Amino acid sequence: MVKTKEKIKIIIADDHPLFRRGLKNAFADTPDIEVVDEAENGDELLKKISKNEFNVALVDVAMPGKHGLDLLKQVREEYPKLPILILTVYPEEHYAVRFFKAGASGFITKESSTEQIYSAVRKVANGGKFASPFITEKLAFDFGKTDRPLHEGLSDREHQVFLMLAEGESPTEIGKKLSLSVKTISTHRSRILEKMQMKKNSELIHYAISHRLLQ
Amino acid sequence: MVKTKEKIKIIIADDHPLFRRGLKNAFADTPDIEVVDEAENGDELLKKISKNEFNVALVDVAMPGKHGLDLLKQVREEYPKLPILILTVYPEEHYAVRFFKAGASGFITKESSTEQIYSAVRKVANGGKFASPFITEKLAFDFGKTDRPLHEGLSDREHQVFLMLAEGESPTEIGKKLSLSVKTISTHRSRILEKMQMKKNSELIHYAISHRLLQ
DNA sequence: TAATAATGTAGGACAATTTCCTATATTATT
DNA sequence: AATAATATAGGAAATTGTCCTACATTATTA
Repeated sequence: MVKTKEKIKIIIADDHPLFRRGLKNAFADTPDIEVVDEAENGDELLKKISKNEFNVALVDVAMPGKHGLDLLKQVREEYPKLPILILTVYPEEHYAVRFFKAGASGFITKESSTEQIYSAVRKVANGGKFASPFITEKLAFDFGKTDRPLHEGLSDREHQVFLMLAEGESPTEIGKKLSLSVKTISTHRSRILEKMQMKKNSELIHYAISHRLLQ
Repeated sequence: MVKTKEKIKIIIADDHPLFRRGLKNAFADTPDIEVVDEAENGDELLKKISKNEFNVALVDVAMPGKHGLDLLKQVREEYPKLPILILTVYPEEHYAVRFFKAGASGFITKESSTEQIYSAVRKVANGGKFASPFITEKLAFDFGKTDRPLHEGLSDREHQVFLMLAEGESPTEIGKKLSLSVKTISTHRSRILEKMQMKKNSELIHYAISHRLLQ
């Protein structure tokens, strides 16, 4: 008996034409995966997705217009069964967790090899999840905590200190402004970093900027 | 008399394999341009470039850090005649001028259409310069300008350090990334603060955010 | 072109900052 | 009532960063 394999049909959403081209070209080598459509922004993706003829959506999150997570959530809501594989240029581990919690099926950086991308697509097409070992571990660790943004898990004081740190204020300055000992600020800082799974202030700044928490 | 056209031979340097692939594929359509080699980082580019068989280098500059301007300058120094076309994902306004001054032949964003990229390559291969109309105007305008934004008064190195400080990197981290002594970074920092008439890193961060210099 | 200014780089000595570990009181939560 | 989380610091120690100085190399300007 001959087994006929169904091709995995995917749609690519990325605002860089050349990157789309690269992806498309890369999938030209795979007999089991076919790029059947592309979108260059979130709205286009939503429109095209309604045709409902894809098995996987490969979505870059750094597209202009609709911001990553929002787009993901919307797709999720309207087409709960379509597996979404997130593509990103950022190696930011903590974002990955949030994308998974928002319903992504996989998360992969643009630096990945074509082989890795193929296998990610195959995995999510079959209803599986795909993530780097690092992320997987993080997810397991994280399970059952919150599904709210990381910074919402901070206490009020921590949140306040977090914002000040993200604005580049030094612990000393913060202590002065809040009339607290530097030691106290330092303690808050370490708890903030722990809760947010970060190690350095620069990560806090990054997080705050990308979440529009400043200004 | 039959005129035989020489192909324009280019090398592509970009750390995203898929993007390279897209570019390569895009140039497969052009009869007059040929991608003869690729590099996935600055060092590799420098090594390959020594073979001296390219007419144009198409180089991605993943903004701050050791690549970018440093790489450009080094290539410039070692191979003054090789035209370099800079590729970037970042909004050009803030950086293009700087890259031109450092000797780039052209500057183009990754969002550009393949047609635009073709014509940019052709132009720089012929010894010309390529920039968006916007940048061209800015360059002309910039000549002898008086009230430029504060950060444009910084030297290249200072600008680089400024961005890193604004991202919350500590002098130590920066020193490590740039292979410079902390003392050097500290000196740059004090000159930056002086030029920008500021006193604290938090002001740098503020400035950078409000001028969209980050992300 | 000679003179001057700006830039890129650091060393040494010292000052300041920050962390780490520990601890206690006060809330919350279960 | 018991437990966990939060808010607060002290002391000791490590780390960082600054300041002043200096020097070689470029740019710029007179």
